[in-house]
Amino acid sequence: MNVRVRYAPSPTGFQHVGGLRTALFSYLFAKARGGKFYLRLEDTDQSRYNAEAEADLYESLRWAGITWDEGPDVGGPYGPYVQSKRLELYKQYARQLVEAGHAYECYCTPARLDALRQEQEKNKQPLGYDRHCARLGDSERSVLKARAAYDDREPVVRFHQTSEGDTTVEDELLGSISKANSDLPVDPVLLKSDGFPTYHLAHVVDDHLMETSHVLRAQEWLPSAPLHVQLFQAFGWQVPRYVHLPLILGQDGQKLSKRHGSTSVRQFREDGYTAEGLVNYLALLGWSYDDSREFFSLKELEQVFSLNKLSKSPAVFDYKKVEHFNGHAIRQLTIQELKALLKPELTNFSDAELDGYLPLVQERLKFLKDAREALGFVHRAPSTWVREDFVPKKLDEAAAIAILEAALPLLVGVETRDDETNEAHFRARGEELGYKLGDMMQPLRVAICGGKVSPPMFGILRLLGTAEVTKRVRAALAFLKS
RNA sequence: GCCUCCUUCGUCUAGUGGUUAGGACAGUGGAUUUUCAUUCCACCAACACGGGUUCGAUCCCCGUAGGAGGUACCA
Repeated sequence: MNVRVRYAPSPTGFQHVGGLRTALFSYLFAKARGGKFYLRLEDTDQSRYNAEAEADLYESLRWAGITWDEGPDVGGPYGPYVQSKRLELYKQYARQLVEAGHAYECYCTPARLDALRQEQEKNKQPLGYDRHCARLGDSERSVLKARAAYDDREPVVRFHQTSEGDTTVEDELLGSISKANSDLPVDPVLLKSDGFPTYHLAHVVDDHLMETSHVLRAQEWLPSAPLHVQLFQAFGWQVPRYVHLPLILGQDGQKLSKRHGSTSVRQFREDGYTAEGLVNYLALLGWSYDDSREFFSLKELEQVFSLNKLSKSPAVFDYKKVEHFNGHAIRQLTIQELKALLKPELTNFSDAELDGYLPLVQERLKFLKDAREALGFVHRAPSTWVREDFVPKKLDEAAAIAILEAALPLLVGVETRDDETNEAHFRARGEELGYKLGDMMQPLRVAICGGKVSPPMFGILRLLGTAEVTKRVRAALAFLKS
């Protein structure tokens, strides 16, 4: 089978992590099966269209490492890949359906539809179209058509849907799902009065014309899947294989939304997540490999991804766990890769400085953006201190002063020795004075970095150099003695 | 309301007609360590409930409950 899979978002807002997961699974499935992955823009709702969203879509997917063989920006043999540029096509196919008796024009005004709905609500009847325009005789129809034309209103095209029988959707994940046709929405609109198709028509026409083999989409589409099957059948087309993916929820069990935290890919990126970390986490939300392996690169996922390891149940998005995967991903980076990612963040660092300092902080970073703060001391000597910070446990301020004074001679030429040698010197001097290495280092750390937490001190001493560290220790001594 | 889907530790999940029900995150306690972090070790913690089928059910069937999604000229 020729595998062709697509990701078809609506450009209504910034790319959502849920969408990214759908795109990721679609992409991985295509890759694992040696097929094609393509992008299609479903911009059929003019009122919700957002121009920024399109650029954000490409940016977010590229950032994640997902590439597409065909799409709005790169073209391809089945284009155009933007639905607003395919309007004639949808009209033509809608007409075809009307001529075959599978669809009809509806002239009902929004006002009539509103009144109908209110009436149904009042009487606690099931909501839905009353098929008014399906029952029109020829003369009635031409009158209504003429009136609509006079009002400058375009009719909509509705699917002529049967209420008898059942429709079965074969889902690769969920199995056979049957639904009574009487439970389907009554004669849904296929072509809107603005000339745009609804999702239903656009999905069926495009996935047929673009020869989509598998449709991976969120489970919120499951209820309308039988309708889509009916549409394919009305056209006499082959139904693609469906895979309805489980939803991603927030901590409270509701569909993941902004109030749960970051939801846009862009936000995760700005918050200092790596693409590798986010992708690794997302891959494991609703999919698993086996009972133990959990770390995967995109390339590895492309090899091992398969539909039969998908989960059927919805998954709660765990921000703590993404953090964990992100930390791991950062630690997996080479220094050169980390440098490339952090350069925009650490603009005041030279290449040589980055090469020196990054190994010191790499395993301490939970987020990329943490680097700026973690290395703040490099170009900024502490200007204020907290006295108590200098004092190691069980010692007093006098001891802290004594330690700093004892450290001064040891700092001379620090950069000419390796870290082990410097450590041995401090350890030995500490023993003479009756202090543990930890006691020796704390006042120094505070003097040089400004606080009780810092990257490893011997690396810092070596990189900062004798002159700078001596200056900082002297300043700290002056502060303590003042 | 109606329709559809789902149900293993708090969370993500593995798994089997007979297992001490496995891993990961989080949490707790330790070890290592110049702080922090990393790393390592240990602990805590689950088969929603009720009926069947069966020698035996977490696993198969049926109900119940709970959760979610859908019910638009939005996707």
